Amino acid sequence: MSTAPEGYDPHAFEPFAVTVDLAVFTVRGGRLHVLLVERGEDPYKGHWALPGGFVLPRESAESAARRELAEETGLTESTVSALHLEQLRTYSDPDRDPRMRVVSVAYAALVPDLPEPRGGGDAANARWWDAGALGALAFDHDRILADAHDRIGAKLEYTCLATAFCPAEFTLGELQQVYETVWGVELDRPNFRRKVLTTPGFVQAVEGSPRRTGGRGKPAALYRAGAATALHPPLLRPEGRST
Amino acid sequence: MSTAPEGYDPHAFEPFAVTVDLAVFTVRGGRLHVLLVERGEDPYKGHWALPGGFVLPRESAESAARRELAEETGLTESTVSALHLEQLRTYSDPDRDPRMRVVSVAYAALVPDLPEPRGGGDAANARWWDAGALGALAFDHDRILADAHDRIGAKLEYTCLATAFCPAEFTLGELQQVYETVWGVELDRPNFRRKVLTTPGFVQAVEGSPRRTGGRGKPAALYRAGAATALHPPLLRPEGRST
DNA sequence: CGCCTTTATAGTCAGAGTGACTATTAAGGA
DNA sequence: TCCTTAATAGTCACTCTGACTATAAAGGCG
Repeated sequence: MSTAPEGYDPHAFEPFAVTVDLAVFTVRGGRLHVLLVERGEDPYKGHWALPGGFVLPRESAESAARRELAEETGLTESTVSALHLEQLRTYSDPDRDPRMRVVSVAYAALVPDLPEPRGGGDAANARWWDAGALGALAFDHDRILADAHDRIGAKLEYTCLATAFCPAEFTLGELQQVYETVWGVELDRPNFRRKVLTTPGFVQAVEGSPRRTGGRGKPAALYRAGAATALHPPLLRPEGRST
Repeated sequence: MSTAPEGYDPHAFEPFAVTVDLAVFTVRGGRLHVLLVERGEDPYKGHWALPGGFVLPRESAESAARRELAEETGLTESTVSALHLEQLRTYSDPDRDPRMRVVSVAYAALVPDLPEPRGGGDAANARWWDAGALGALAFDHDRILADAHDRIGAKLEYTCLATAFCPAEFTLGELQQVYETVWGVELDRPNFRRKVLTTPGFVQAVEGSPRRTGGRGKPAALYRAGAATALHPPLLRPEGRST
């Protein structure tokens, strides 16, 4: 933090625009999905892109991210303000946007399976895409999305974040599927149970021990997210490295 | 990424300034030290602050961080370009700088024990401070510094980053002191050795098995940083949580 | 020159945690 | 009613770790 160029006159130097980009993930049908919007204007008209937008003069980047998320998903403000939003990193290559100098703060959001977005805001169209079968995205959004996937995969190892993908009440099988989907591996079911249940505060049984019936096999017990946020020791994914 | 306000005219809206702030850490004398500069102008004139500065119109934030680091430390460009620089996160509170809207991308750098900085650039003064005994810093730099300390402490657990604090050749005792200093705990020496030596690629013995003599006890074998970057399984700090 | 202190290095042992299993229970569907 | 599916219970060996003890090799100091 040193002296501003040109003695503080905010209009005397080439301005930067600051945006947020959101990698919104959900798990549906055993596949990782990501929310994308179709661009209605050049550049990259017709391409799909991460939702996002400009940070307004009087808001923080995180506020901007929550505002954009509410606009794109149609979720209520109160729902969005409770969601887990994680700042990923900031992308600042001078040529990442052909129009002007744009620095973008990327966030990752984890949401339970949601209805189709109504495509509000200025996006021409918005929908969930299978994160494993995507074409090229606009701008550097491929890179941002890959970084986001890496980050949440790593965070599942040492935090209780996986419950953010689940509805308020969930079975251990559903929680396990979150791990398997994000990591792209299969886990041993009894071992996964043992780990989750012996980690204090990871999950808590729903009072009255209700069970989810209607599925195919034996009804599963229901759990809620616990109070813990960190996993000690971590739940390491098999075979060393990331996807 | 949506339409720019006011139809792309870069001067038609309130501009953002984009800066970088650097938390440069080193270990000297068993204490964690951080590089600070004294501000020569208001606001916060006379206060100490993290080194940093404006991102220039044609450079990325990381380039700006390396440029500022070279200016503040007097290190050569080639040394700085080889250093480990890690993007921490971006601070975007609208009121974090009273002069104007400034969004700052924070980086953490880990360097071996260096000579006193020459205080180049526009900083009035620059020196190393014991990170455990600091007064209030300028702007939100207390917060950035605390976040940086947390991050590197966590990264020591699951990466081989600790070697970045060491000179090219180091003893296992010196490496252990890095962990103890950053985490603020004491580690069992034989257990630490075992962990480091059985992790493939963490360190490699210097050829010829030289030993560092001149110290007080038995001369220690010298090692270099190995090729590995990740630690599997991690080297978890004792007693769960962070400093 | 012999001790004492200091630091490096070697090794031991018990317990926690995990991976790879097998077995049993309880639902739905043909 | 049997078959399939999924949940749950439990076992066993192996790895890794924390807490130790023991030995080796330097410097300092009487």
